[in-house]
Amino acid sequence: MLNRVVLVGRLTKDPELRYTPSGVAVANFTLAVNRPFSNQQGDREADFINCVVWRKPAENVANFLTKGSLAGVDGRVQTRSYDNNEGRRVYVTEIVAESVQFLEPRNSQNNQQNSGSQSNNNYAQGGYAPNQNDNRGQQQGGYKDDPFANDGKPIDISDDDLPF
Amino acid sequence: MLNRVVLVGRLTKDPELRYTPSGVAVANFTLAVNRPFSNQQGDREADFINCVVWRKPAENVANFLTKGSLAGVDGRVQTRSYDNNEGRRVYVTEIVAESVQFLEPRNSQNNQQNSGSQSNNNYAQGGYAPNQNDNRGQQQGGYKDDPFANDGKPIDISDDDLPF
Amino acid sequence: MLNRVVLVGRLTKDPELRYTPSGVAVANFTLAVNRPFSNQQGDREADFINCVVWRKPAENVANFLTKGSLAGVDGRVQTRSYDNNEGRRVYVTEIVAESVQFLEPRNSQNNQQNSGSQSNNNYAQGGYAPNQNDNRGQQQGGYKDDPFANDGKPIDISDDDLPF
Amino acid sequence: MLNRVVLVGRLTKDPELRYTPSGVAVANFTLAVNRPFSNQQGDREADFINCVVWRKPAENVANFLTKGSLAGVDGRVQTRSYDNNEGRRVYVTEIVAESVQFLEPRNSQNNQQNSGSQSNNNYAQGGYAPNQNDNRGQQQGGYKDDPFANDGKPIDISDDDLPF
DNA sequence: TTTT
DNA sequence: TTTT
Repeated sequence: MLNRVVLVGRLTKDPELRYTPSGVAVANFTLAVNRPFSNQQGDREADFINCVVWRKPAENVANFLTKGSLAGVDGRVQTRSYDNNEGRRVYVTEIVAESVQFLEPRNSQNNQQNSGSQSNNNYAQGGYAPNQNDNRGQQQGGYKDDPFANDGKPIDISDDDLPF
Repeated sequence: MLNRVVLVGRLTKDPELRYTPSGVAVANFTLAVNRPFSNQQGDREADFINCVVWRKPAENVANFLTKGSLAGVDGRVQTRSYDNNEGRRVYVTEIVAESVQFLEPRNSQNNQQNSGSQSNNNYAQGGYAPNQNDNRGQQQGGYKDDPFANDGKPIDISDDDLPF
Repeated sequence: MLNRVVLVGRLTKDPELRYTPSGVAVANFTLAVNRPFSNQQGDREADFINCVVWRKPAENVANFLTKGSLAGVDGRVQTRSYDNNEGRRVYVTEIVAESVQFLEPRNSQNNQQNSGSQSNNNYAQGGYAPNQNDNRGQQQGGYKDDPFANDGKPIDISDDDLPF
Repeated sequence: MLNRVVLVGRLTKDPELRYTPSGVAVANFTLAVNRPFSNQQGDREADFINCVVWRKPAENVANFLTKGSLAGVDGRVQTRSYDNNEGRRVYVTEIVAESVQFLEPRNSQNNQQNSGSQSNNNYAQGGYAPNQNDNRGQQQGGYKDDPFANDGKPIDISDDDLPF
């Protein structure tokens, strides 16, 4: 059924790249998306939207985006649940990005290191490339909780979370 | 910043209509949106996506949609947080529907009662009508938790949650 | 770059299915999408939006949709140009549907013939299935004009129009 | 009915700002949106998508965007037709932008002149502001053709084209 | 806690 | 050239 999300915002932190036991890359990041209207106190707020991206685009995200980078996401809303360490069921809504667009010019602020530049275009595209062969990274661990609460520690992401 | 969501799915329950202390209508509902792919067990799963709608469209949703109704939503992803009754901060991601389209023909299943039909069109549109005058309903109470965990009991929705 | 369109509307005519010389299916159809607002005469207008869909979903569209069917489209805006028979360049903007959702219950009006019903679901989904083997149909001809102006006559659609 | 488009691309030319006889601002511009895939010759193509924006955002677009600016558009697909000067009916599909996001940092290339900077944010948002009072500009003329073929010459845009 |  |  129709399920489509498009976002443009800035990463609140560096993305986190992991690999499932079978070697599939996953990156998590949060986009801060400013609201187009002010609240009753006259302030502009933002939404902090958790995103996940799989496979090759996950590695591109990890390589090209850092805290503060401007990025566009085209994807789907997904929901899942897990039992936290108090045995309580937790419900999660997040955006599965099918493609990620890098909107930060390559030569800007903290992106200096990427200025190698193979293209005549300062922006890069993290599209979805279906056929790849990508099982170098490996990672496991006793993880049984929300990835978003688990920065950097070893985890065990099930391949069941794969969105295709 | 760009933040756009479009969904088509079925209501998992009847929508819940409430009013803020100042009389603004809010309806909550969950859409079950079937995924276009099967999981590793070969089953088709669904995402259960929480939606909120304000003002006149909220009342239309409450009047025209029931459990199982097919509906389309055009809106934005929003995030908020609140402290639950154990003093723990809970983060919520939900879709604020700017317009809701009723995709269930009026004369179908349990919608029989609506077949009065003022229009020559069996489908109705719950668009956003900016200028209205809508402060009949009133509701208050000691609510300090997630609306989605609080079906039917008296609540106190802050006008701060208004998305405009 | 981000380019996303989501539509729900009704087919203005039966879809037209054709095949490229190399046997790839293409279907064209126009969606009438009612506007959510009235014009200055107080009338509700519609937009008549040309859509193209390729491969397996093209055949599904041809099999399941007819004039008047309610359908959802998730796709991209594409532009192309061609020289018409007066040697004038014509610019075309159309929606390339990546997936088409059938929103008409199978047992409705003129869809009776489809009520064989393999699934317990009255709605079908015309998703994009990347790996297929589809080169029965064949078609050729002296076509050098807009497909939309060429209903049913033999044509020669170039594989160059393939959106991937 | 659902009709939603989101685009990110670059202006192919400076936007054209005009006013209807009753003083409503309209801006036209074309976005070049790069395709995420290559054609059979291995080249990356772009779609050139005509956009229209009304009222205050039209003036913002005219003030802040120039040829080459990166911009995001959230809007709807609209179709219309007119009779050209050979008495032939021409069909037009274009995007009516409800909001335009400026993705070009204010201090970049040819945007130097805008670096006055009232905000602590280098990006500006051309959202839709419903209540305004905007009838300084005035313009009329014997226009009876496609606005996109009529750069800079006096025109007469009918208020009938207003999308609300 | 989930819809057809 | 338009659908319910």
